[in-house]
Amino acid sequence: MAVTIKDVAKRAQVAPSTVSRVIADHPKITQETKEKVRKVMQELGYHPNLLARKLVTQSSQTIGIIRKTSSKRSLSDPFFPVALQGMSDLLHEKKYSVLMTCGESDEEIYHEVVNMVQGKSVDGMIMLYSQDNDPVLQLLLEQDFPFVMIGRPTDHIDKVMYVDNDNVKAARDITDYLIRAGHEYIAYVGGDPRFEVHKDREQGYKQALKLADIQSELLFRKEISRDSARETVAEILEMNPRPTAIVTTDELMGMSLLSALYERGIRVPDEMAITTFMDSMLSELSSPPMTTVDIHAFQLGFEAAKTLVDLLEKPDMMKRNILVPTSIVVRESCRKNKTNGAMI
Amino acid sequence: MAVTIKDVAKRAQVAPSTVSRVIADHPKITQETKEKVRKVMQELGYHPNLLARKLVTQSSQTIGIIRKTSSKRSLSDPFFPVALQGMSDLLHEKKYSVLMTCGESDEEIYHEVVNMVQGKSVDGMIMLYSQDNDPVLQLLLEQDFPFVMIGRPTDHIDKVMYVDNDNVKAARDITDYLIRAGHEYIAYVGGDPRFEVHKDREQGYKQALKLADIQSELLFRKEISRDSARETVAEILEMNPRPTAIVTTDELMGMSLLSALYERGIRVPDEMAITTFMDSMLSELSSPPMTTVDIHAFQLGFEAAKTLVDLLEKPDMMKRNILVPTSIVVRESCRKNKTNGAMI
DNA sequence: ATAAGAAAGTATATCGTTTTCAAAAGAAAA
DNA sequence: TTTTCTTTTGAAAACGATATACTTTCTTAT
Repeated sequence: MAVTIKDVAKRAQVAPSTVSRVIADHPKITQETKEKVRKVMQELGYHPNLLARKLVTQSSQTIGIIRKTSSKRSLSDPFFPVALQGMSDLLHEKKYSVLMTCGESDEEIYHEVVNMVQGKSVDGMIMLYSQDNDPVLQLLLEQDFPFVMIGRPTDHIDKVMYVDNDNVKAARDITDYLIRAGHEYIAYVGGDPRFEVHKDREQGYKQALKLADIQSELLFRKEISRDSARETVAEILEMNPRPTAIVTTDELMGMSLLSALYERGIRVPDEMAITTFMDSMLSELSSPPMTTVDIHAFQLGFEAAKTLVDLLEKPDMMKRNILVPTSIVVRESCRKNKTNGAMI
Repeated sequence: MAVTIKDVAKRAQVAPSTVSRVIADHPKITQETKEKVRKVMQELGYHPNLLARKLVTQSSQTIGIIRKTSSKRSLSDPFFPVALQGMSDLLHEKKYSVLMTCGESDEEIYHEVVNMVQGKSVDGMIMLYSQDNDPVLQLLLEQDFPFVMIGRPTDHIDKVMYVDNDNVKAARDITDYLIRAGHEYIAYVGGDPRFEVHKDREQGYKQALKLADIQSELLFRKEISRDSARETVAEILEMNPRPTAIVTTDELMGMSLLSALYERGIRVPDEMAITTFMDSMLSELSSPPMTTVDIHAFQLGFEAAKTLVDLLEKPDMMKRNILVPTSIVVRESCRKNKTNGAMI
């Protein structure tokens, strides 16, 4: 059996409570006794049992991360590791630990969250997605449990703190960028609009078109996969008039489309421009390198963690939401403006 | 304050111990009382406090994951998320939770591990790297703490269970593949040989050359970065005779080299063949798509977790190490054999 | 010299479970 | 009816810390 606070106390000839105070570096303990106790702790190789501490202090110094992992996708999703790194960085600095959900199905995830929340295993949670009508969100709200969402919530928007990009603006900007580069027929390929992020980006795309007085909304909502990319490319190429640019809102989707275009012998950017979201290594190293919207995933994670920690430290803090600005990273998957030769 | 087992007991007019037994579905409790108690648990919305349970049972049903995260690199490291998914899948199935280190420096990581281990926060650990003279490894061995390593340990190899590829063979195979494709001057660009994995791959490369009676070992050991890739490419191109192929052991490094080659106008695979390790989306989508060694990262993670769980369930199990086979994924970054025109 | 007040340390209750051992209740045997 | 043996439940002691409230000791002021 491991050495406990009592063993230390006995050996140092003080009470357990004194040892506890020494650990906490309580001011009411003499330097002298502190040193005596510390010496004994050293000798015995004592280390406090965190479980016991957590139980009595009713706080775990741990935060839970809820993520959706459709195994298929998450294996190559560039967003998660970067956001995780952002959260980790802050949480580590603030001395929090990180506990993660592993479940795949909605029910499994829900169960894990119940366990973490009700089982008192975590002090707060970060949700890495925002979804329509989500029982997990429901639960957290019901329990009045501290959490921060990455992404804008669909429901109860006035009750949840979130960190997000301005996805409407981001999509508007990148679409506008294409329009100003001379494109008129611009296809939009986005994901499942049950996720708020996709809804927003779709809207941004539409706004940009409207502002430029372009009528033709060319919307595609697709699963991410090699095959669906081929189909989509086929559909796009058959349109009349044929689009000259594609806006995608998902990096993997963008990459798949790019290779589907390549397979069809379509030159990018000459015959077809294409842009995507996220800006990971993937975009940087593709050929041609992709012009993307950098959503600053690291910062999203970092700010979410920061907000959560703030909330835990002052539970009555004013609700605040954070918008992380996006920026367009210009690479070579879009042509320069043909009409005036200027680089945009 | 949350509802506890005592509240349930009182309301159901039984003793707390009975409630505890109902939770555990103990056979010695009548169906009748079970139902009565369960009903009350429902009514009160009771959920057991896992911290308390962990404290008394001395087991956390949680495993810790130790990873090295030089922020720079880990942001785009394709290995980690895939291996994590593999571990998650198994751990979730076995009802374990996942706690992760967040630290960057060796000292921070060491500290976190001490906390997890001595603080009794985890039942076992998985180390995601193997490094020379590692204090973390030292600690785990000293404490006789259950853990599994992904990668072959440098020291104490007879005392640690590990899951790994046969990296010597893998590197030998891919080098051999290039040799059989007609290459003779093959450069090797690998990582820091303080990490066992790089040592092994270096050795595999050398073995292949020796077996083919090729004298010229062209070794480069480089940090992974855009700039060092440019330098390395410059050095390689200046050699006389100039190598016609490059073996890299790191996907990011491989990608960087590929774009450095592109910048220099060197055509791949015609003027220079290149291969890499890991096989993520990056290799699939690069252009040309990369011929790589698939190390089956998912399986590495999965097997590591499986081994650890087995160990926890039967602490006296026979030590076993697992080698996950690698396979070569042929794509387009290597030329077909010129000498006989056959595809290899 | 005595009272009051501060300083340093201790005793004890508590956190919410599980588990061991004993007790009660019911059934079977004498 | 009494005794014995099961079967089911309960009381109390852990688990290893923290925190509250109290005691003792030492200053300082009166």
